[in-house]
Amino acid sequence: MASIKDVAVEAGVSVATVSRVLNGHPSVSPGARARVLAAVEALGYRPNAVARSLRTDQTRTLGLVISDVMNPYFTELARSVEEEARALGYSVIIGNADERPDLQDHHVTTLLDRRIDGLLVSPTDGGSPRMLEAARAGTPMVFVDRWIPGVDVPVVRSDGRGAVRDLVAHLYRLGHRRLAIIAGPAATTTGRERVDAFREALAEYGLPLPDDRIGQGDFQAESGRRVTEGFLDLPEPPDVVFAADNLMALGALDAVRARGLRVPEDIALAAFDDIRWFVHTDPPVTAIAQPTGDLGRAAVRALVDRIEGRTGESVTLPARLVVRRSCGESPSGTAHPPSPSPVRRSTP
Amino acid sequence: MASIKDVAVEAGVSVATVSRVLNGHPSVSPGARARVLAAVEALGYRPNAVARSLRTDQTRTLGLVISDVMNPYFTELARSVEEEARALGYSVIIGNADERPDLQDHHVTTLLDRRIDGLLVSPTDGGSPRMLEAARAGTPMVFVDRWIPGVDVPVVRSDGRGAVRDLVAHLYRLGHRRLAIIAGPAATTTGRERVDAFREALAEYGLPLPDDRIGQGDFQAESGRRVTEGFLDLPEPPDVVFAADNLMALGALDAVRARGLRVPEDIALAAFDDIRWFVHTDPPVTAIAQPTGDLGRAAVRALVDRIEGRTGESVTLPARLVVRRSCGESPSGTAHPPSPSPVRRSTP
DNA sequence: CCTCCTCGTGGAATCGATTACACGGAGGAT
DNA sequence: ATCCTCCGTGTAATCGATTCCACGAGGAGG
Repeated sequence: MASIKDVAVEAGVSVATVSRVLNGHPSVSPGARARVLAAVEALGYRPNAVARSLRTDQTRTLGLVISDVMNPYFTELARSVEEEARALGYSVIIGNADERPDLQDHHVTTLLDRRIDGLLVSPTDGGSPRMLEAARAGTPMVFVDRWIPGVDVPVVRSDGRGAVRDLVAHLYRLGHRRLAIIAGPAATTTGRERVDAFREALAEYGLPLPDDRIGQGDFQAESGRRVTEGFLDLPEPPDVVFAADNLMALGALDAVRARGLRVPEDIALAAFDDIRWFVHTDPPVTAIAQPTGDLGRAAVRALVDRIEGRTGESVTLPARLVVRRSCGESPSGTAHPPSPSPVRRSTP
Repeated sequence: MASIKDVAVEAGVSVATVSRVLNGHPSVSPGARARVLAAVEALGYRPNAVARSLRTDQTRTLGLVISDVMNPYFTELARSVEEEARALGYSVIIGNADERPDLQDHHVTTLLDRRIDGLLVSPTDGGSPRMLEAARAGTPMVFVDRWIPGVDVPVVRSDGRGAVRDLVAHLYRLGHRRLAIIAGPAATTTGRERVDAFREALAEYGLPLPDDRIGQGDFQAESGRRVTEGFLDLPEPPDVVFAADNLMALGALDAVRARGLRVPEDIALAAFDDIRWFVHTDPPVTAIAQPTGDLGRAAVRALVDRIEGRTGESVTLPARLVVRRSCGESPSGTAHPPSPSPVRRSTP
């Protein structure tokens, strides 16, 4: 592959001049510029990004470590991240942690070894050593969706409190009183937060949330199935199961179906994270939708701000309730979220 | 960040010795080795992959250019590719082309600029200039799923002919006679092949496939909706719609539902590419399943073979029919594919 | 006419690794 | 005792870019 030296020879100038032309420096004569451009064209020359990175100490590359590529929520996030990064002149390297801390560490290490300019992370568990180290060492970093408390890194996430409250109101109005939740891993912030928000909302309606109606999942479909089976085995099974992510909701659907029960007649179902497929499931699933695309874009902007010396602040965007059929038909027949007041947070 | 020079100073040896220890060269005394390792530990040193790549002219990185990340088929492929690559000591950089030739070219260029060791491509259209150029220039390359005829590059794909024949047999047995297909872009091999296979299978049963029952889609949901609406507007709408990928099937489902029609009672539906969500849609969708994981792994092995100087052959794996409810209930009540003979290709 | 800038250009150092080559010392063979 | 090997180690070239510095030419100003 042709190098800058070949171009210099072909154009009859020095490598310095070639480099200046390529980087748009002002002090190059029109004649030299033309000859260099012609040589570049003739040789099909493309600058070696590896060499350039070594010299300039920047790769114009962002690392994105997500918890699970097979989760539509994260692929949508990844897509918007790549889009915004591209618009800003950066590439993105995605690392899939598969909800495994060791894999997350592997990817963080690899990414750091490649000297990416900044890191976007949705941490799988409380804190993998390499990541904390990188954060402390001052690697530009931003957390998306999930974060690690006590680490001084901007967080771009969405706040589901309002939407969860709307959901509980919706369920209450439909007559459901025994509510259960499939929680995410306690080590993740989203795992804890969603349970907390749910519990608080229940408290507002004077509804209890006993321990046997809090199932421990791991954000994967299989755990949703297992937990739901536990719920169904209870002496008094719940009226509703709320899954803290879309994959566990899928598992729950499986478990319910395996018993020959129907949603929502026998048991209702709701999920955190809205995805296209929920429109097409049987029945369509009521879910809490995050503004995923906005989240990804905001995260990239915050990270690039940090990289380029600007501040790069945390961002919190509201989630909203999307009512479908999986919790039962709205008595009024309308499908609007039943927020008592027109709170901006939950309904536009 | 600490460099090899710092480690050398700390350990009281030369950089050459440090490098030798790090690369497991035999001629290093145990004492020196111990001191180097201690220094590495003390400084938290990690080799700079950029510098190493510049010198050795290899990045131990594979590029993967896929047509659409939001398509579960491709995310599963990406996942298995990354897994196998990791096992072989390579990293993967994913480029999402979004079915757009210009984006595909952008990613190929970026990947090549980064001097990836090899390229895995599922081309969006007949041939983007940069890619063809790279193939001609001898960049190790392997096509996955789709390919470009006439380009001398190994292809790892799955053959759906047998499964499509099984599907048509299944439909015939259920009494369907007016079959329609939503095709993929004619510029892609999978787009053409699936139509051809379908037409051939229909011919075996003496069924016609008039032009107005071949709709032109682009592998995206929206096109599936549009084409299906066209079908429903026909004086004699088809009994069955076969979508050449899962996203277009989703669009078809939307269109059918928007008219207040039911699947499979009013019109049956089948899809190429089986994904988890098809189990949960209303109704569950009959689909042709590719061995996606095997495809990804085989592609990586073929590519790494090429990179490391071995041959790296093309691979074709059979797809198989997965019968669900979207084409109607099997008269016999069983859910087995109706292959007349126990062909290995379609039923295990 | 001399001096001083400015402009375009090239030489060479540099980034952080790998590796060919040289060299000194220890040990074995004669 | 001498010579030859081998082993461990260091010096320096190298990969392909960027960029500081110096230099010569030409124009402006005194």
